[in-house]
Amino acid sequence: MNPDSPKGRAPSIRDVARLAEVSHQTVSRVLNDHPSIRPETRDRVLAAMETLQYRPNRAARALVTSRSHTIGVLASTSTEYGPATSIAAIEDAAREHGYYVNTANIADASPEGIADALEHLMLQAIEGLVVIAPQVRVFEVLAGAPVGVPFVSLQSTGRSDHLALSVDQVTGARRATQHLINLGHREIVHLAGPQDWIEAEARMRGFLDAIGDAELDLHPPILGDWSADFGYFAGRELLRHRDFTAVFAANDQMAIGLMHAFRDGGLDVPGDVSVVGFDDIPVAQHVWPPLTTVYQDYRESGRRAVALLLNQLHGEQVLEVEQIVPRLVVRGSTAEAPVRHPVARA
Amino acid sequence: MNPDSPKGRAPSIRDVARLAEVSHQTVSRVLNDHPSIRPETRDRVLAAMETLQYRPNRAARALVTSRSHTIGVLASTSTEYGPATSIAAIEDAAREHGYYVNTANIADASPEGIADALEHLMLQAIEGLVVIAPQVRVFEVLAGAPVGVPFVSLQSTGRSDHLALSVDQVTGARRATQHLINLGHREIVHLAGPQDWIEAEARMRGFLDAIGDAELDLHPPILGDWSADFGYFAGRELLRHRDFTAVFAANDQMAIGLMHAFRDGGLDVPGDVSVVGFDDIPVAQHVWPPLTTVYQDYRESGRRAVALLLNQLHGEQVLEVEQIVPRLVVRGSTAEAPVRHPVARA
DNA sequence: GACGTCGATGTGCACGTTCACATCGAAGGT
DNA sequence: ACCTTCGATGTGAACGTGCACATCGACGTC
Repeated sequence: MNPDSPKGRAPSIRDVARLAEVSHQTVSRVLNDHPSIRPETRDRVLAAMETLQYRPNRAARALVTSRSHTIGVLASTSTEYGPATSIAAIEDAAREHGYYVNTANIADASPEGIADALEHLMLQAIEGLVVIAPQVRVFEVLAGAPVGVPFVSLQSTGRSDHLALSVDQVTGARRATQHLINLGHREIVHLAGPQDWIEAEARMRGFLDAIGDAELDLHPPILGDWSADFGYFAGRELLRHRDFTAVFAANDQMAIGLMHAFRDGGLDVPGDVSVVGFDDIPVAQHVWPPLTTVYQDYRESGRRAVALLLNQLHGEQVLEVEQIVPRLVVRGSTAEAPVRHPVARA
Repeated sequence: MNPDSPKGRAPSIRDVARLAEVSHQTVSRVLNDHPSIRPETRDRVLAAMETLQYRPNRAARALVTSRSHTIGVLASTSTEYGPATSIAAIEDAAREHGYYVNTANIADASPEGIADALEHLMLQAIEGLVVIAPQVRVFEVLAGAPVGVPFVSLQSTGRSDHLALSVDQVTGARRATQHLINLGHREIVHLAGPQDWIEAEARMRGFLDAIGDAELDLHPPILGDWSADFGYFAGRELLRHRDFTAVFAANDQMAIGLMHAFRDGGLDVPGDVSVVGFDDIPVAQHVWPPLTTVYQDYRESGRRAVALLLNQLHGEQVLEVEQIVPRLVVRGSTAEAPVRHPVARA
């Protein structure tokens, strides 16, 4: 339909050049903000682009510069509140810097599933990688099959082959536990996340540290799967013994399921049992009782991950990241330990 | 390090060809599963690829075929449970078909924000688009600046310029409302979503339909923003009049906030007021009381959207999609209407 | 006024892949 | 035994862009 682009194909810089009566190279310079272009020429070129509805061909550009302007995100449970929020923030930040984001979800936790997702990203020729799927195994796979691009982990892994944000989960968990101890609780159970998750392991560590510092007896932690359903299930199990006065759950969903089970079992939260969660998901303050939890800024994590990665990509000095320490948010699900052990009431 | 790839660049098909002692074209044929290749030759080529750690260059391929193998996702609140789940499903399904997914989040609801996100995707040369940000305005922008690629909406829009999944939100909302009516409720309030959202509007319609059918008085709906915080706020407002016995909230988060406010105000759910939500988010069954809601399969929606889009891309006959009708899930937050009006109790 | 400098622009090639067409030998029909 | 057909492979060009280098005129310097 447009006489200036004879073929059916999209207009190229050469078509623009012809219309603006310059060389294709001049058009290229306009595109790349080259300094020595006469304003008049630039305007003519821009006008021609407008007329032809020209759009640069990203593939051609990527081919010649061998830069894809794409960063990969390797996620495992992008459905959960935390990861979803971080991913959204990563996308926003990346777009702001002219980058594209390609996400691959790890289907199952198997090495094959991880390798598949990674392979998908590598075929895409990503320039950098953000790992937001913090199973330990993911880093083993990454170490085994080096990706060849800089990558950043959203969790501190203790490894040195990549950068990691320092969201200090350990301290967060420690504070949550400490809060319970300060309230007089002595029998505290930890409902942990899957221990092959970096985050779950860190939260467990914080819990153990606090228990150790206070020289309390250690109840064997329960290993969960992050889901509210599991929290409910774990709560039913715990009800059979009732040898505790507080539970620290590794995330809010499990905490909510837990409270559900306790209510069903006739235990009052926080009267008989205190419960602390982790994450501060948006509904946490609206459930009953409002959940005491640890707030973590997932958006900020996502933003920082991108900043860190782009810094590294552009060869700039990698800024030292200050630790993000999650904040304890005290609400209604925690109270002073009951004077008598709840088992006495049962 | 590798003597076969003299330069520092990644190996190309020509490098592979040299090593396998064939022409570059033969290598290309192996890559594209061309039928007439002698098995022996194919093996030699594959071995060479393995040795060189060859990876096809996507940019070069995209350049010559003018096919990016990328589909775009235009999302607005990718953080919410529903969209996040659908996006994850879209990515999985796309990957399964060898496609890449590029997501752009709409920063704000302004036409500029929408256009920005869209422009970002267009620069990426996407082959198709899934719209999961169902504000009415998005479709206006899309109609104004035609994208030039087929696109699919996750919500029925009633427009004919694109395909849309038929998740029958209207029927879902109608059933939720009908459920309340069946329980004897006559004074039902709708806590709606933002009316520039397709989904919110459909749920509102379902609500109005049911109220109209039963010839009940219409309480003016409250327009919310999907958040639990708003639900709480709306609940506080509603408490000032108490001229209702049931609320149908347009999503679960608002329903949960609402129940929080009612509890604070001394109203019992479901004794004094029944509450119904929409979406069946994972915690819905674990809050107190367990939330009666409408289940919607977001993963399935995502999968179908991809199937629909790819069908269209490959020029195949576009299959008629059967309607997905969301399912009412009755739990503890609804009960028979109180014999006396709650206002009398206050 | 000859010469170097520099701003503004043009020319040709390279990037890695696929496509259209060419080549070559073996199998098969008459 | 000759021609056709087809399987297996090779050759050269093209895709749209950016880079290195060339060109050309204007300006200032000695």
